[in-house]
Order: sequence, then C-alpha cells, then structure tokens
Amino acid sequence: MKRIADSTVRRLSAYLRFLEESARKGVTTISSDELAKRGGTTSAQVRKDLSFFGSFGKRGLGYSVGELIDSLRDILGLGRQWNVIIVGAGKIGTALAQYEGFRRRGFLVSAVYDRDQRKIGEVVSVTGGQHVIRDIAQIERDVAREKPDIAVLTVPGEDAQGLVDRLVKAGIRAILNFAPVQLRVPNEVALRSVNMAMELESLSFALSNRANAEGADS
Amino acid sequence: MKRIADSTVRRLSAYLRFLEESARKGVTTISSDELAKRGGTTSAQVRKDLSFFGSFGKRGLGYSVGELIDSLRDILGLGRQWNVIIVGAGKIGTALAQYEGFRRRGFLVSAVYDRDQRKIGEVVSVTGGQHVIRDIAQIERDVAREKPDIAVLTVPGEDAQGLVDRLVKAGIRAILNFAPVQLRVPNEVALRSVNMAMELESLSFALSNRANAEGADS
DNA sequence: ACATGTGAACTGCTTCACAGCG
DNA sequence: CGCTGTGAAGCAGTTCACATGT
Repeated sequence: MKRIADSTVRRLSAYLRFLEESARKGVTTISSDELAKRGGTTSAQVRKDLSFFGSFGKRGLGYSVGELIDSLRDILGLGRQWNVIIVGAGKIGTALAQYEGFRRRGFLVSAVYDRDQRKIGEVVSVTGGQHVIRDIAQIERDVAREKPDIAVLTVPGEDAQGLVDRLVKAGIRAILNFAPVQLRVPNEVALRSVNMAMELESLSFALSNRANAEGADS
Repeated sequence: MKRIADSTVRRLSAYLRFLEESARKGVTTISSDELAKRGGTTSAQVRKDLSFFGSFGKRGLGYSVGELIDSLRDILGLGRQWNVIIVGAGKIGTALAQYEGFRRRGFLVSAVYDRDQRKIGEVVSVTGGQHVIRDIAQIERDVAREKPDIAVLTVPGEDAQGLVDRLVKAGIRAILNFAPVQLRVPNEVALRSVNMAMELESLSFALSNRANAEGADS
C-alpha cells in the first residue's frame, strides 16, 4: 500500500463524522462537493483522498452515505474495539477517562495508572464503568500481559520520556501524548501529541501578526 | 511580513521549550544541530525557521540561549499577558482551567462559562485563583466589555458552531476548540482545534496499517 | 447532463550544499 | 575551522482540468 499522508487520514476522520451526522438526518446520497464544504476543503481533495483506497462513488450521482460510512470505518480500522490505558490520573487524565467520545468510537479504557501512592487503589469512573487506579510501577508487567493497544500519556513533562521508553519496551504500539514535550519513539510505534502550550502559543503568534490569523485549522 | 507556515510556528514553540530547559541547566550557547535533535527536526530546518525573523546566531559558534529565548518569546507574542475565557465547565473545561501551563506562559483564565443553571454561580478553581461560573447567556455582553483575547471551547459538539458564531460577532479574535467538530470562522479569526476523536482514529489507522506507523508527530 | 476518478501542473515546505563570517 | 544563513534543488501535498462512466 502507498504511503498515506497524515493530513489525508485526519480528513477521512472528518468526513466520517459528517457522514454519520448526515445519516442520522436521513440523507442517503452525498456529493464530494457537499462533503468538502463541511470538511473545510475542496471536492477535488475529497475525491483524491478517497481514491487512495478505491472507488466509492457513482459517476453523475455521488456517494452512498451508508456505504461510504462503512468503507471509512473499515479504512480507519474502527471495525473493532481498541483497548486504551490512561497513564497519569491527574486532572486531565481523569477527565479523559470519562470522555464519552472514547467509547462511542470503540476505544475502551481498560486501565488507569498513577505513581502517587495516595491515588493508587482509588476508584475512578471511566466511560461505562469504574477502575481502580493501578501503580505505574507494575505497568510493564500489565502491558506485556494485557497487551493494550494505545497508551494515553497524561503525566508531567519531565516524566513523559522515561515512561514512553518503558511502555515501548513493554510492547506498546501506539501513544497519544498530552505532556508538553517532544517525545522520541522508534519508527514502529505510532505517536500523536496534543500540546496545549503549542496551540496557545500559535494563537498568540496569530494574534500578534494579523496576517497569519487566517484559519489554518487542524 | 512574509507568510509564516503553521508548521514553522509550532517548531518555534518547541525550540523555545527546549531552550528554557537548557537555560535552567545553565547552558549558555547552543547550535542549530543540538536544537534540531531535541526538536525532532534537522539543523537546516532550525536555521530556516529562524531566518524568517532575522539572524540570531553567531557563525562558527551557535546561538546564545538567553538571547534566543528572548527573541522567540518576542516573535511568538509571549511578552504580554493574554486573557482566556473557558466556555463550557464540564470535565475537560474545568480540568483545563486548572492547567498550570496556562499561567506559566502568560495565559490567564479570566472567566468560566456554562449554560447549565445548576453550575452557574458555582465556584471553580483556576490556576492562581477561583472563578464563579457565569451564564453563557451573558457571554456576548462580557466579551464586548472585557475583550478577552482567546476563547477555549469545551462544549458539546452540537453547541460549538452556534457559540463560535456568537463569540465572533461579539468580537473574539482567537479560539481554541476542543469540540469534535469542524468549525467555520471568518478569516480574521484565528482558530486551532484539538480533536481527540481524530487523534485516536489516526492511531487506529496507523495500527491497522503498520506501514504508516512511522511517527508523524504534531 | 452530471459528478467521479485521475494524470498533470502547481504550490509551498523541506533538504541540500556552500558561501560568508566570526 | 566551524556553524550560520540562504539560494537552489527536491519532494510532497494540493489543485486543476478533463476523460470516463452512468
């Protein structure tokens, strides 16, 4: 398979959300142009994005909403459940643990970790249940045994790289990082970072230079 | 001024963080190569990024850590305080309100809003203080009067676009969106989105297509 | 007639490579 | 001599434009 740009994947995800919304409204057919308007892109871009994976439309007509939803879910690997562990039970970690969007899309929080002895053993709510906070000290053992798919990192910046190294060694294959640091992982591990400091500073820059205010939205 | 790529601004932000860390360690001089290694890029990229704004280094030597920190803070517009309002006092909104990183970089939470009558009037902690949750109904009036710089949106997806329209009309110039929807704003308003669903789906895609696991990190 | 699918053109970010200067 | 600053080359992602299929 050809290498797919990250920007393409993000757009596919956006198309999927809009398609699901359209389906709920009873729309059954949609054109690349309508899809583009809502996704903040162009019809050519939509068609190009989809073309990497096959032909999903009918010429002269557009796309079947239902079929395209199925295809996109398949392309994005959303046809299964992914087990997610949350590493760091601070404010953001516990807030994420309860995020409804996780479950709705097949991401199940299977464990929550912290290193603070006072928190370990406490019960936290997660979407669709509860978990006892586990000790980060046992994370290698747990990851090796339970093989979670994704680790969400919500620990202080100074602890992040060390934990990543441990998680990678234990066999994790995907990490979503919220710590405000640049992490290093081997090529075979997928890493995405959400860096609030960076987003805020980018807004600060835009505000200080009106020329760049123009909305380059992720 | 020349148009600056978004990717450049994000890297500048990363350089700044690393420089501040180096300064704390007592490092006084640094080369583009060292800066690149930690920022996950190349030395040529570092020099090109900086070159858009001037010449900051000494040939044969490198950059003065202190001077470059000052220059970057200036470029990014971090020499002043920015007032931030948080719109939506749910789990994520309240967690963000307490985020230490806000204050440390000059972003001050100046108000918190919700539309839920049961929450309005409640007290929430924010970094360095407390706020009484205000009624979203009064947000236009407050924005017009208090002129906050940035609105952080942490409301349900279905309410997001409506609120953005109101905020923009009231005069907001920058928005950091956490709702999982694609927002539309006029060109003169700066918008950044953090979309967790998108990040997770992008990891799901990477896990389902090992070829793409390679870490394209934001 | 209409909207897709796609090679070709284009744009802009990244990398290269070296002249310039401390 | 070493490292910066930068024009030029390379490359990747986007846009164009039209042939194709219904």
